[in-house]
Amino acid sequence: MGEIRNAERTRNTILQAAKEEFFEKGYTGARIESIAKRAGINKQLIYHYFTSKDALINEVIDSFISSLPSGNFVLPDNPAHIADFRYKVNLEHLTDFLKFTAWEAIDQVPENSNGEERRKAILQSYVADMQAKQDKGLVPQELDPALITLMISSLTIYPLLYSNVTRMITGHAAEEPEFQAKWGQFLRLVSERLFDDRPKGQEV
Amino acid sequence: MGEIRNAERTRNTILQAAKEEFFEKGYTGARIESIAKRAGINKQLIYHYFTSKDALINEVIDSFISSLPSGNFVLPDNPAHIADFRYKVNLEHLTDFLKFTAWEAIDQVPENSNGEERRKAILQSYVADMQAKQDKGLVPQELDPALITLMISSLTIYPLLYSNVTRMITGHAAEEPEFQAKWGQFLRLVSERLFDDRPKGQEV
DNA sequence: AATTTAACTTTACAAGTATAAAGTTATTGA
DNA sequence: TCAATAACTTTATACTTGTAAAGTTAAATT
Repeated sequence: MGEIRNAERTRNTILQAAKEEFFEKGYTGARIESIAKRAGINKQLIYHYFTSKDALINEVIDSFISSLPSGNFVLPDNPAHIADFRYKVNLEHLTDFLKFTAWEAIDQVPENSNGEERRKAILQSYVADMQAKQDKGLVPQELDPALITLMISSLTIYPLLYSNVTRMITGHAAEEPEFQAKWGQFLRLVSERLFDDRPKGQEV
Repeated sequence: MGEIRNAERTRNTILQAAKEEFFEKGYTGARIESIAKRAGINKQLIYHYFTSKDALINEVIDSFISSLPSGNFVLPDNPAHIADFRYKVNLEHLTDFLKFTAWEAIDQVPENSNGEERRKAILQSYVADMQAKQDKGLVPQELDPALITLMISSLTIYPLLYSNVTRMITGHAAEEPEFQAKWGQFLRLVSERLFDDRPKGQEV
């Protein structure tokens, strides 16, 4: 890096590199050496600023969580637009983080209760939002707001994360804009059908 | 293990132990030593039967794929029952394998074109099935059969795999029978709403 | 300018890790 | 029964990995 020493800058460089490495390879797969290379610094410097791999990932998660713009989590008024909205947020702001949550689900990632709490709060706010919309009559009574929220999470995360499955089914990888447009539209369609609660007409 | 030498038995024991290890820890995370311990045999014996870690996982996948009972993949006639059906198959027969696919999505798993082909064939048969149902008028025209299939995959896999997310949203882990019953019911409800194509009545 | 402190590097190591090579014991076929 | 082969074990190795300890250079303070 630069010749001039600067503790703060170096620390941040390491943190950034570590974020990339951890989000890409998970905790176990991440390599201190590799983080050092990304950051363009010496491996041992990481131990100077952060005491261990464990402590490092915790700082990474903390810093990532608090860097999230809270605006991402204000949902549209129309419940039929929520899925599409969340899908786009995932695409534009959370792809890396979602990949990390994939690691978390299967790898032994040291738990960060801070991050866990924050994520839970966000998800719970989605449930509360859906509940409110249901109370306003915008969402059918028979559908549990929590389950709707879980459904939306599934639909806006799975295809994105399991791009190979998406390709096997649709012929397009999740990264292709063509797929993304179609999926966004599909989410809107499905949501409209799901939340539309007008009484049915007669059978034909 | 037993005192009597038996190549076939030993080979199978290793294969079984390897399957458990790989499905649990992914390719990178799996340890030859650990597989040997599970199998109750010597580490080097694995190299006697399989030449490398890479070759071993390939045999594991091949053998798993060809062990799948094809009956699991015959879908119910009523399209509104497919999601629930697939969810139950996932729960009862595929949890371990799905966990492995989670590894595959993020870890560097050596590709097994055999398995990939087989999985693609199954998923494509789901798409074709949905298409056929659409042609019969059982599924709305405006919904792309491939995207419906991807939706069903998402809904029947994600909550199961991301049990912590499921808990954060619903208060119940995906393993709890209470959640499983609710989710199955929810899938049926949602499917019915989605596929019901009777014309709408008047707004109230 | 001299001394202390903080930033950064080099060297070192102990614990894994996949795998090779050689050794040993049981089974089998002539 | 005895030689050949296959099943299995021991020993060894080259490489990674997280981390400790000590060394060096720049910045801050007095």
